Amino acid sequence: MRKADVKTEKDVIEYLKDWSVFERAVYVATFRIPNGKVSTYSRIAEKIARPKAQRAVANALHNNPLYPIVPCHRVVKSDGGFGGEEKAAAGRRRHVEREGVPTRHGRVILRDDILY
DNA sequence: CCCGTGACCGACT
DNA sequence: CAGTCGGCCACGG
Repeated sequence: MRKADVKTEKDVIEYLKDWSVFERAVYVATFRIPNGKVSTYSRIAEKIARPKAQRAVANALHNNPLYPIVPCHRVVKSDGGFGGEEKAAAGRRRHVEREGVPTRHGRVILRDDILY
C-alpha cells in the first residue's frame, strides 16, 4: 500500500504492519487528533496505556513515516513548545498555526478546548 | 543482555 | 524565566 492511499485508521495500521505494536499505537492515537487541536507527548502516552513512556512516544513520532497524514505536528511538549531541531520545530509550529491553533512566544497556548 | 540514544517531564535552583 | 538533574522507556547495535 502506498503512502498516498493511506486515508483511514485501518490504512495506517496496515501501512505500519512491520512496525512494533508500541509504535503503531502511538501513530493511531496521533492520527485521531482533530484538526485545530493538539495533544502532548504525555497525553499520547496515557492514551496508549503507557503513562511513563513519553520519551519513547517522542522517539516514535520523530520517525513518523506518514507525515502529515499522521499529524505528528499536533503533538507538543507539556509546556506547549515544539521539540527537536530548531528548523523542523519551526515548520511544525507554522503548520499548527495554519490549522488555527493559537500560539504565543513560539509555544502553543494549552487551553482545555484545544487539547486532545 | 547490557548500553547508548533521544521531538520528554516534573521538581528544583 | 532559564538551566540542571534524575527518572523513564522503546529501540537498535
